[in-house]
Amino acid sequence: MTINEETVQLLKKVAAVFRVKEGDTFRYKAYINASVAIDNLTESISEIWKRGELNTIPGLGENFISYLEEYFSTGRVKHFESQFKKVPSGMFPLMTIRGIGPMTAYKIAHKFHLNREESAIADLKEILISGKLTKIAGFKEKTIAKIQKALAIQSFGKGRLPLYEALPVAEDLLDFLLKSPDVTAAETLGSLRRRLPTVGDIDIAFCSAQPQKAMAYALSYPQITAVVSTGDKVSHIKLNNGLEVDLKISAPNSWGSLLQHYTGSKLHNIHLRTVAKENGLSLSEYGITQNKKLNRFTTETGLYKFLKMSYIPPEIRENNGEIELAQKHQLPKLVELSDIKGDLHIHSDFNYPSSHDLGVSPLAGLLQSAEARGYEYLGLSDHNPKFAGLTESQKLSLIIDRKKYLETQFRAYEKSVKHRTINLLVGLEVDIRPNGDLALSDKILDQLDYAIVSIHSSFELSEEANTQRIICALSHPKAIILGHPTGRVINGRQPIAANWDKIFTFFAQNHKIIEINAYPTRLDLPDDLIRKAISMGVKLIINTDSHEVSQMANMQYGVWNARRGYAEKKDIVNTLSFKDLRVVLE
DNA sequence: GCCGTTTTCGGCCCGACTGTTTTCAGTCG
Repeated sequence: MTINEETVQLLKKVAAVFRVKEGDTFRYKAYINASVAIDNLTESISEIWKRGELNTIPGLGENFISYLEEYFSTGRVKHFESQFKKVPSGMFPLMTIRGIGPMTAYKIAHKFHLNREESAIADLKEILISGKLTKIAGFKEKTIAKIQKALAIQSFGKGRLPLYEALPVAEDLLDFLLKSPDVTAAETLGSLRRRLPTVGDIDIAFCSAQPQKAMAYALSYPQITAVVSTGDKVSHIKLNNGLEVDLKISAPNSWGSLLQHYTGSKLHNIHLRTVAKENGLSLSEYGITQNKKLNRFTTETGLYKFLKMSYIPPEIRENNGEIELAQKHQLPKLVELSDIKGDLHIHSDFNYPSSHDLGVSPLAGLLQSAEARGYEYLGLSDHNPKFAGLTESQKLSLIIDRKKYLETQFRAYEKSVKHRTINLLVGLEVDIRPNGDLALSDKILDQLDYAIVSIHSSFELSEEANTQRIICALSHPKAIILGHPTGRVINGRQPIAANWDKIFTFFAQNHKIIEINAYPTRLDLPDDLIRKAISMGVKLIINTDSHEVSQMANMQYGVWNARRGYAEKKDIVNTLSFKDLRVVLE
């Protein structure tokens, strides 16, 4: 469990105690809100604490900050521990079961003396079998059946789905919906629409003046294996790939309200409704009520405008200051896919003893794809030759051979097309060794148009060692770009420990560039560090790290991630023309 | 617990759904 997950769990537990023992729903909500805010972070909360920046997280006030301070420095919080003594600890695992909240969990754990977290779920199963659950007042047949059903589903234990797995599923369904003449619009919702790197579930909205017909059409989607529930406004379906989808339907006159409501985030909505309330308005999924009159919105733009705000793009609806910026009409104009003019992290099919995996697509296909995307340039950055087992001169000749190979193919491509618009750069992706040295000598690096330098080993070094390692590597004049900076893999590897303040300061002063790696399992730099880098004046580049031509389409994922980090066109160097880019790379 | 251009007290988002209820409590998103 990561430190963020641990902290979220801890706060949720304390929240539950206040809910059941004090009946304090407001304090309960304050704890829940704080836990949600921490859950939404992509950076480690303890890193933020170390920098003394916990006060920048909305929902964390003086008290929470001192509790967290105590937790990170001593591993415990005395105030929390005294709260936990008031309840049987077996109630906490029960709350992970859908439909069981703090009150229900407490009633069960209290009645049956469930004092051990480890066995609480198993204990509950036994109690269910014994039929003793009816001993609790208010627990009747339906309640018990609901718990039984939820327990059965829970055993599947599904985690968060990566965006790249969820999105194609959603898009296929959207395409299907839009084929119906009764459906005028269809969109993803929730974390999927906000393009988080991982999503909790798949929610889809569609718009129709004929809701019953449209819903019937939706339920004829060939990929459906089961319709879990269906109603006038919402249906819940299960697809043959095992994924479950919520379908929400809206009339055209309230389409904007529905989209806004279900896109969230939760904290964004709460803040937005607080703003509305301060102005004598009430905001719901149906519209905005003013003087008992409901104003409906066909578009989200109209809704935000009614609240005297600029339109807020879904990617930044996270309650991280976007509402205040929208009120002042000072939102950044976020970078778009059409701004991108090239991709500098592409692996070619040049076959040689490489340190890591080779690309598989011939250059002609890569160039063709680049031109089709409207790019002005393509940069090839294969991994360096393997470190050991080759002499210095063998490595040099490999690099020269590669350059010739690529240039020959490029000339052949030039001849095969009428008008060449694409330009070629020959670079390399070079390993950063644990001590901060680059894996190639200066003589070899001089052969290159540019070098992306990346960490591919020894991820577990200390924060100080990694910080020094990166600064040392980027001190080399040919090392311009830091590739996949944190090394994180979505649902896989944790980001390295590093002092990003220090690194970004160095990058800003020395005109070095941080990569936003668009590979969907990486999305690295994470969004909050993108925002920080930009605020410190660091330039970024969005690259796909493609090993195969179709992966060049992943640029969109990098752009979404950049947008989540508030990146504008001016912050991203591969929005520059080829001429201007060359200046930056020198 | 948090929060503030009605600021250091006194508020705190809104609605759907469910189950158990004679008007509401709990859970979810």
